[in-house]
Amino acid sequence: MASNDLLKGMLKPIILKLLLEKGKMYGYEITQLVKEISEGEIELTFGALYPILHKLEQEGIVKTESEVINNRNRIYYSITKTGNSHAKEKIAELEEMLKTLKIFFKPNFGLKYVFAG
Amino acid sequence: MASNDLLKGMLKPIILKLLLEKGKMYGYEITQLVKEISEGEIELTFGALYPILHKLEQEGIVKTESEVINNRNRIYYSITKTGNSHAKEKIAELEEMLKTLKIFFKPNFGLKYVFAG
DNA sequence: TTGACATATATAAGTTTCTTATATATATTT
DNA sequence: AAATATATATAAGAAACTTATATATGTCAA
Repeated sequence: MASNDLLKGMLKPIILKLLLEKGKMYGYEITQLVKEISEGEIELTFGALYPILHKLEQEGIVKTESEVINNRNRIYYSITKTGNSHAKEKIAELEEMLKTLKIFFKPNFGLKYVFAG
Repeated sequence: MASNDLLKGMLKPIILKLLLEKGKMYGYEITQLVKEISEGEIELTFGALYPILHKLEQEGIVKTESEVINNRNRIYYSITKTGNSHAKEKIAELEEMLKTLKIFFKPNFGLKYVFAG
């Protein structure tokens, strides 16, 4: 697995994207899905995940529902009505940034005019 | 301009990419080229740039040549012979990560099998 | 001639964000 | 009985930035 150095700041929008698509998810489920989608490339650790979820909840962007499944507690997270636009904005920003980053790996950096020297 | 939160860890490989392509560059030039390539989206500040360059030099990945142009000092940075493979590796890692990140924004996250519920 | 802006490098304090370690607890498999 | 999977959580520490500050020259406009 690659080191997660390249993901700083991207975990939050990724989590928001997953929640928006799936409707509701619990923490453990999020870590597993991230691993599956990324084919093992990205390991979202609990130490990174839970602080992000808690902060999103504090900010009113996500809300929680508790449920007991198989005698274990599960906390489902979902995007709130008021958090919806914020989430979409963060996701759009990440998508935009990915596009921008891609330019750096195009021949001649996608520049129209390149000096000979 | 987007906040640079989404760039943490990516600045180093981006700088290495520019140095590899251009052969040699000086600090100010790097900040300007990054701004140009990204169409103003990414502002590489000096506070971020110079510590990265100095560290790369310490590690022997880049070397410097000083030159006085228009009565101002310029410090050119270039990839060393021994730093070449390291630089290429870091760049490849970033390219790989960009591919992985892209999957999160595909319909159904690029997964082959998706549950109905 | 003075103020603003561009060119050029550099460091330090502070913040954010993640990693790593640790804690707790149940269920399932070997 | 031990290992692994499921499930949430916090705290200490490190890494990588941001923001502020310092220094100095060149150019252009008012």
